[in-house]
Amino acid sequence: MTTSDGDAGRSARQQGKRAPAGAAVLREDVTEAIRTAVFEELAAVGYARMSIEGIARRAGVGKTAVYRRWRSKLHLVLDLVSALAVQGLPTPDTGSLEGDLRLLYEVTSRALRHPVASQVIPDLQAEAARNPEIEAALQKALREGQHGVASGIVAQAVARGELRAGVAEELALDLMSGPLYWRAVVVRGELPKGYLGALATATAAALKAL
Amino acid sequence: MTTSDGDAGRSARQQGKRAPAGAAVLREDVTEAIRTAVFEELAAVGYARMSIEGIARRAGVGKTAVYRRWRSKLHLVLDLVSALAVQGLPTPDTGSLEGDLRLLYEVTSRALRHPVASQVIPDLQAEAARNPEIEAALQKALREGQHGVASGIVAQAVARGELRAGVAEELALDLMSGPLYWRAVVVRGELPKGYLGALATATAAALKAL
Amino acid sequence: MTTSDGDAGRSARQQGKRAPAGAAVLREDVTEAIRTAVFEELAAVGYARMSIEGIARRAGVGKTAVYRRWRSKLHLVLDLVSALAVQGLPTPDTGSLEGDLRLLYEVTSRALRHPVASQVIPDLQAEAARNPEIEAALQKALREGQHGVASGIVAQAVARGELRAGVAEELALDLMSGPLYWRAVVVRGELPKGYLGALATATAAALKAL
Amino acid sequence: MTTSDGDAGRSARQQGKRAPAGAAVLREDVTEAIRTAVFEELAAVGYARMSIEGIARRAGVGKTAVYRRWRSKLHLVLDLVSALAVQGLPTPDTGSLEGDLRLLYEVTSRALRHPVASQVIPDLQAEAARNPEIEAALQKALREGQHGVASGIVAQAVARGELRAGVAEELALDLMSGPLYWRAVVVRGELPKGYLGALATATAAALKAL
DNA sequence: ATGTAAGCGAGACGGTACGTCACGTCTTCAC
DNA sequence: GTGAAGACGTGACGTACCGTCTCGCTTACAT
Repeated sequence: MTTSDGDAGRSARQQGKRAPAGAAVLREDVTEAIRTAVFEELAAVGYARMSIEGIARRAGVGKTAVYRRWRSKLHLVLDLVSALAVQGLPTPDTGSLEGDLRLLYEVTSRALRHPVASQVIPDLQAEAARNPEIEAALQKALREGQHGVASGIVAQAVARGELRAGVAEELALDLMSGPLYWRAVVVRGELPKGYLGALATATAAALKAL
Repeated sequence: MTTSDGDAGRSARQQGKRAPAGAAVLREDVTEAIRTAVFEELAAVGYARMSIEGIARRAGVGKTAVYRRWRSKLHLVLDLVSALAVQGLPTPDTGSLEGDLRLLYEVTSRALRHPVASQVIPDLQAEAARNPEIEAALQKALREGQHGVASGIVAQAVARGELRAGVAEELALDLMSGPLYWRAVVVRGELPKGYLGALATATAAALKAL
Repeated sequence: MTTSDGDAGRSARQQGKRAPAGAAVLREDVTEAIRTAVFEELAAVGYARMSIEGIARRAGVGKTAVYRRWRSKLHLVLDLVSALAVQGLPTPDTGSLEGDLRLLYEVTSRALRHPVASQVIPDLQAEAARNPEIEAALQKALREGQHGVASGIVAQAVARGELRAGVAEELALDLMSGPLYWRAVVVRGELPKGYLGALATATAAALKAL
Repeated sequence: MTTSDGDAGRSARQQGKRAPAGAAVLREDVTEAIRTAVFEELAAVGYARMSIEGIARRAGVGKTAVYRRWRSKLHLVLDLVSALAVQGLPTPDTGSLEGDLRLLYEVTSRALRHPVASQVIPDLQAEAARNPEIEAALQKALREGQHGVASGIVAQAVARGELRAGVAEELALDLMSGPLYWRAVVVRGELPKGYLGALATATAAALKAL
């Protein structure tokens, strides 16, 4: 995870070198204070009501310090969120398509349960529709996260012979990701017992029908 | 479609409720001008950047005229959108589960293609997470719209013997609605040729596996 | 005391001016309720913060009922205040200039002590500087009230031989009215014991020096 | 002349109060632009109809810039006016009571002739009756201006033996200030030729009668 | 007695201004 | 020469009243 601007020069300071006159650099402790404040604000008031002023206030930092690092509230959150999204996410490999799906759903449902996620994601999506830069970043995070894993699961199933070689990948990915997302973000209901297992079974069946 | 607040007063009077002599009434032409302006603003700047001032200006109306009808930007948009959502939506009945799904997807994908829909829906969802009133309205619209139709399709399929009687309905609905929503709102890609047909086939298979 | 506008209509009717069938008439009880409410509002919030809406609300009356009688807050207050001003005010006649002045000051200081008076008068004056109609009404009230009495006192003193026949009247009136007004409205201090008597003596001396 | 609020912060820092690193400071050019705009607005529409929005618009400045300096329209005008009031005002010393009064009246009548003065003063007075802060500021301006000078004139006359030593000062000041104020602000008439001279003569006579 | 116009309370209408908040930029000062 | 503090112009917020304008009563004449 990195700040989108200003990276250069950080390592210089980490050498403990009293920052030689003139070579000023974005201070990492400030950056960190802002990041912390952002998560606190997100939790407290949600994305829409969160303000740069509030973040700076909470972080004990000038507004300038925020703007120097991120161009807007959107970029700030986007940066933080996509950093989270990329974390971990190894492709599961349990030996069967249904097992892999089951594992994927377990991980995904835990992530989507996080209150910040289900609040922030819709906002970012709405903004993406009007701002191509956001759109690109979001798609990138999507590709590298959910999408990549799902893709890996399909490839493994093809290798195992569980799925046809020419399977329509786009559709497959939608079948794998859509239902759980719909439930978590749109319907927002509790997951009934046995839900994830049955979902894995049904999705496997759907994929095999392609 | 009705304004969400003004109704109370009006229906009360029609019940012979004594009506406090000379109660002024919201002018329908003004209401209509606002509605039109809202859609124009939504298209022009999107939900987040849309302002009550802007709407009033565009509608050639005082801000008060808007506030008299809706308590906030959110209620305004919610009212308009849910009115749209409830429109029409007869349950398809083609004689087969797959055929019904195919028809459902055709209609739904057309609705989700509408630029206003894919912009506004995520915003409303994000807000719903913080505002139970919005949450309720959104769930109601969902239940009466998408949910109701999907439910009908399942019932018909059960009647026909295509699905087990005890099928887990919640999961079934997620399987039916999730993938297309994911593609339209999250992935936002074009639908490849044959996508809807293949989706219907795969979903039917998934449902039969429940 | 009369409403300043309503009169026109009423007198026209009394001349048998064809009076279209069923001409309704301003209800006196409503007028009275408004007048009462105005004084209550004046006392409660003062002229500047007083609003027509507030008056109507307090009087349990529609705004229309107020506007039908007076064209503005200013006219309303002006009408009420000038009605008060004209009340009574017989020219004192004690047999000496100083005695007359003493009596005048007693009456005047009591009137100016009324909290409504000292609040409203400056507002009306300020407005008068920009609105000739108000200016005229105010001058009329002044002439018929304070001015008239003072003038009478001077005339009596001239008749008695206490003052010269050719005494500069304008200046005389200013000498008679100014000091007490200055104290009551500008300095707003308590009147020390013996103040009014000493004032009468000094003013008499001043007038005799003209 | 100074802004009434901003000072606190500034002087605190000058006392070595630690000054929280990089405190921003109200820009003097903005302050000046506002002051100019206020006088223009006062002249154009008067105190009552003058709005903060209008001032900001005319000054080419944000509303916040105004509110940052003064808490309300009242404080704003009060600050400006009391600054004016304190200007100059040396006690005249012509060698005789009548001569001093004559000079005082010449200066005062010129000041009261200023259209802003005769419009604003009554408004401030009306407001003072409801707002002790305004009352205090106004009394202070009065004491330091008109009152102080008049007091000086009395003292000189006593020193010269023209007036008794124990003269009732409050009454004396009212006799000196009241008539001219009454004429300028209440009667608002032109000053007839010879008015100021006759007024000085008469007032001197009144004072000597105390 | 009836018809009818005006008065009535209510309150919607297009506005203006309120005082506050946050925006994103710019300036000042301290380290 | 970075970084905090915060002033700047901008623009929207939601509220209060403005003065005008329908609404359906209700009232009290003129016929």
